[in-house]
Amino acid sequence: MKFLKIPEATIKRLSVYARYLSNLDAQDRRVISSAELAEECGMNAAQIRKDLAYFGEFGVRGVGYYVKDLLFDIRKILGLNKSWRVALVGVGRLGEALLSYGNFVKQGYHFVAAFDADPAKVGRSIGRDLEVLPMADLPRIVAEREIEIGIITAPAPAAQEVADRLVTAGVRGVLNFAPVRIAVPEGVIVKHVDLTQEFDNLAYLMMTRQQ
Amino acid sequence: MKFLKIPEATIKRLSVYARYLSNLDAQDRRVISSAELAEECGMNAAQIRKDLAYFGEFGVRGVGYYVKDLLFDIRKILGLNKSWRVALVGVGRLGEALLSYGNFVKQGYHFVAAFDADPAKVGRSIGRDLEVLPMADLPRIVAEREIEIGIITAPAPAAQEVADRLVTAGVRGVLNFAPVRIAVPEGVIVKHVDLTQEFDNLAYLMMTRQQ
DNA sequence: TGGTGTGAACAACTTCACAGCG
DNA sequence: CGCTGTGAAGTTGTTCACACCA
Repeated sequence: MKFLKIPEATIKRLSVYARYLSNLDAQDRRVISSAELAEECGMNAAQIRKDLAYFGEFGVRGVGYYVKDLLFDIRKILGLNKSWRVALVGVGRLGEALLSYGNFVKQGYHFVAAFDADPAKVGRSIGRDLEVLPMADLPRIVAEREIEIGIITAPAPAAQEVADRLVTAGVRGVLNFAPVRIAVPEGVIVKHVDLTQEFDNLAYLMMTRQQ
Repeated sequence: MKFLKIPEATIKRLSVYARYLSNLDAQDRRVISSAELAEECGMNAAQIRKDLAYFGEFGVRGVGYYVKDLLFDIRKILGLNKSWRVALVGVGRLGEALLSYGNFVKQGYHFVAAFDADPAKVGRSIGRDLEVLPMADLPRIVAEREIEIGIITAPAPAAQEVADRLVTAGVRGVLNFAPVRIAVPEGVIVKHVDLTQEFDNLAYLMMTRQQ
């Protein structure tokens, strides 16, 4: 394989392959062909092979891919072979839902702190070992607990300020659930998650492709 | 404008434009140019003009777009000028978070029923006017309340069965938050929302573009 | 033999550049 | 004059088709 820029779409798909491989592994499946994996996750076999080829040669000609090995390799590519330390800001319902979503931990994302600006929420405990902390503690805690990723589930008007505080405290990646674009300095990565966009998409398809 | 297939990416962006226009409208902004809107939502001006051109001529040459009118037109294109009737299945934390997320209602998505298989949850009330109903009531309620969209926030192993029941009951669109691919008959639209995918993407970018 | 890895063809989407109009 | 609408150019991503190898 050569050293190429990887399409973002490829990365998204690797994430999908990883989930299906993980299911297959749980069912003790040893080997799978690109055709079968494609079937499984509703994609094109050539696409899977090409996606993987960006990173190396993982398959065996005439055989397919060893499930365990491929899963390991993909997880390594995606950076899931390490544990990521995450803080969440804004313990509303969405915040709580994310904090207690088991799949994140399985993938190596560990929530090690939760903050809220509302004094009424501060001190509440979440799950086994999290307690809602005041915003004032954010800089110290982010440093102490070596937090790398910040999740913003605060209300939209507060999102930019929260982002600023997270970045100042040393966070290098931000996942923003608030419905506003936030600006961050060079070198920090922001991803925007927009739940209403998914609805809008569905509604549009239902309007047009139907009835 | 001609009658062309609309790129899915265009639809996603319209959704974004709608949000920013709505903010601009709230600030009493009357007119905006494609260049300025592009700046606002971090996109290319030509892209915005082209996206809009798929559906008609909404701008005024030498002037720009009237915010209110454009917002109205985009909402109409996306099917947001009607009210969508939605049922949610699986009242876990994520389910509750979605049920109480105010932005959905603003966009015209109305949760008119919530179901759960767990008898302990049945009967609990959610917000002002929702009560968790047993799965057995699903067919009747979906019909009675003319529900068009189903949200699946049930655990992964139950997702396919929930989808089947929703579709049988008459739902034409499904938004699936469970981390499994679900199959539905021709004519029903499914969208898959995958939260760990967003994390994986962020992690990958942090791994590669940094440090 | 059967399934990978990959160049080459194709398709989709984005950006440019500018004519045309208010 | 300024900004839209849009063909044409450019870029990116997907699929095909087959050489090649376990």
